[in-house]
Amino acid sequence: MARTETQTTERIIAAAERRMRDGGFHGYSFREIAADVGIKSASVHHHFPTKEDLSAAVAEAYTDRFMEALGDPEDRSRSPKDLIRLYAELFRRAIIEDGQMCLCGVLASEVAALPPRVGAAAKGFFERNIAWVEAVLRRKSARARPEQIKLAALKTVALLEGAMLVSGALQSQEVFEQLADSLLD
Amino acid sequence: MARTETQTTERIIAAAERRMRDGGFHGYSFREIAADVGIKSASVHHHFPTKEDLSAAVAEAYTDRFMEALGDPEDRSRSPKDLIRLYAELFRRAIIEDGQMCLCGVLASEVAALPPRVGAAAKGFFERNIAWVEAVLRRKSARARPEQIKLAALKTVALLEGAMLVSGALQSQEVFEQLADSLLD
DNA sequence: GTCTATAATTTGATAGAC
DNA sequence: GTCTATCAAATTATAGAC
Repeated sequence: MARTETQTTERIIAAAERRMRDGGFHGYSFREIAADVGIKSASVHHHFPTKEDLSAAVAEAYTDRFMEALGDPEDRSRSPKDLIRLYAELFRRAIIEDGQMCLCGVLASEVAALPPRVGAAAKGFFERNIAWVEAVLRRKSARARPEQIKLAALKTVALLEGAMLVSGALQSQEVFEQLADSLLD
Repeated sequence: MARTETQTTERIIAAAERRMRDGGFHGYSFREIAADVGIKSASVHHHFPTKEDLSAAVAEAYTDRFMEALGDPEDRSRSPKDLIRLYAELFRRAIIEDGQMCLCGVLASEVAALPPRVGAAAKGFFERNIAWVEAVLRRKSARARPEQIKLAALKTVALLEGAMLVSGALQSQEVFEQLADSLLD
């Protein structure tokens, strides 16, 4: 049975995500992705005409998968504290299990040099992340002022992204673990 | 009077820093730097034989300048709180006045795809930053356990780096200001 | 110290056969 | 949908004249 178009498209996206999480938008090439998947670069262009197309698709798929793993912030069967724990756990898996940065963190750091749709996709990741954490924290502190909830959500996201950055630079997974744990107090 | 070697070297470093803070190591080229400085790329190679040489020199100069601006964490004429304020202020200037990311934050995000000496330079930035903040916090809470001081220093650095990342992605300087202010409470 | 010229490779992207 | 072949441009880097 021949591989369907969709499967190849997904394999391309998976390979590009891996490369981008290491080197960012400017750190990968169509030829590398083609070699990873086992096809030629012209075939990659058939699925994604330009690098902007592919990179934006990767960032959107990454975001969708991330948000799907988070689930509904209003889910009554889970406490706010458990949901924040889950949120930190997703970042932990990315850096500890995959040994890679958050894709959209990498893209955010080079946002000034990105094609418009790739920058917009990275922006979307953070907007959706912040909105999700806000919804969780609103449940936890129903009476807090909206600006305070918003700030607490920003802090949560910023601390985890910063934790990935610092622990990556120091090559210390323990640094990430300690920072992530400090979030749950 | 002809331009001395040193001046050209510094102009190259300054131009490379600007480019790298936008696009990272893989986001700039010798020809762009040459054009910025007003010379040819072969002349850039005369000052810095390889891209790894130039990029590592940029990261080291950036770190030295940053640490010099921080000054002595044991300076008795400044309170710990003022010093933390100064620390946050340096990041604020980078993103608000320069409109750019922290160079070593950008490099940290692509550390898996960097030449060894560039990755080591980025690592050095964070080691020196953390040690400086630790020294300040030790003064502030002389009786706290060393591990707690260390964790608080890590949080300070990670939050500011993360704040730059998130505010860059969202294209909102206000997001950075709010996160930086929250550090001073 | 800067230049011209160029090597050797890689890049994003396209045309057209199968 | 994948391939071969190719283009035009860009890349890092070097040799050698001035």
